[in-house]
Amino acid sequence: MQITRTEEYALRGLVFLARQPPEKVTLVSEISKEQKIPEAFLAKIFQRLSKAGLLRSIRGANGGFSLGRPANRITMKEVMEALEGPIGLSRCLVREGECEEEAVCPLHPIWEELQHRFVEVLDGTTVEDLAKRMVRDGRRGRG
Amino acid sequence: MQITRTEEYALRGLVFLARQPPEKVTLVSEISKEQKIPEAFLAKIFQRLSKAGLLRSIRGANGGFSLGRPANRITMKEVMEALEGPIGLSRCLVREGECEEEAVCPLHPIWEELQHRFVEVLDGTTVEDLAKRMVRDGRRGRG
DNA sequence: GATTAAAAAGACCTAATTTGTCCTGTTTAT
DNA sequence: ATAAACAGGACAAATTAGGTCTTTTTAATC
Ligand code: SF4
Ligand code: SF4
Repeated sequence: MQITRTEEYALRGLVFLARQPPEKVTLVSEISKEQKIPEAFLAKIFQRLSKAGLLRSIRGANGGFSLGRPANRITMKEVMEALEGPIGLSRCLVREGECEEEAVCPLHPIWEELQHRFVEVLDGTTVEDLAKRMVRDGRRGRG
Repeated sequence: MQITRTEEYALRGLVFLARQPPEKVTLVSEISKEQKIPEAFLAKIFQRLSKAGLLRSIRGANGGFSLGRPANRITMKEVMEALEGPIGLSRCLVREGECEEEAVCPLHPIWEELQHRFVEVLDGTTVEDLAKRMVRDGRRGRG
């Protein structure tokens, strides 16, 4: 019942990119250093994000990563789903019919309600929102 | 990022008890059979719940469990915290100062917001609410 | 064309957590 | 005494999270 490192690292990496000049190509190694994230691990996370189109990778010399689309069109929900698959607060919410007792279970509607509230926030918050929040608060941090 | 079996089993067990005549003493074995929950596992869970006062256990022959207090005064939040400790959507929300970058992190306020919404529901939903929901919907299920 | 920097892909490993099982002890009604 | 029932500790299996390493592919540049 906790946000994973994978998710946190991914979001921090994306926010970092959102704060760079647009279209600038940035090295994984740079992000990992600034954000104190294990480089190989971040690289693997970025692979998944670029398969999902959230990042664009540029291979070869002078390569690196940039955002796959404007930061205001990447939601937290997309990021999480790209990494962990469809959000499901309980197994019965991942796919219909996963649990036979679903129609009879008093918990099911509660999980639905909770998940709905959850997704509402994730879907309404973009990487740009996160980046701006740092700026607005006068925060610089390491990215 | 998912409700655990432990939590689900606990809640289903409590709802089962809430639907019994008040003060009736019920065997773990009965609940486990009706609810299809591994008996030894449920017994363990019930131990923790009774240490937290959410259940009352009666030992010896003719023993068993009943609710530790009226079902309308047991919230989902209490159940979860009895089992998994303080709710913390991310490590920085479990205890202040867990992460050094907290003051600088754009994710932190989002997790706070999410967790707030989350806890709002958990805190506002009692075991009685869950049990009633089954009744209202004409659901019998196995509990 | 050879060299080299850089990312992709994915195999692999380790540690932690979750989900159980089992066995022994303790309490208590009969 | 004895059988029923919870208490608790130890342990085992399965799953997931977190992280490393190696090999392959690509692209720029000399
Ligand atoms: S028992 Fe209820 S909460 Fe658990 S998986 Fe089935 S429907 Fe979902
Ligand atoms: S980096 Fe941000 S989200 Fe992660 S633990 Fe620290 S404060 Fe919380």
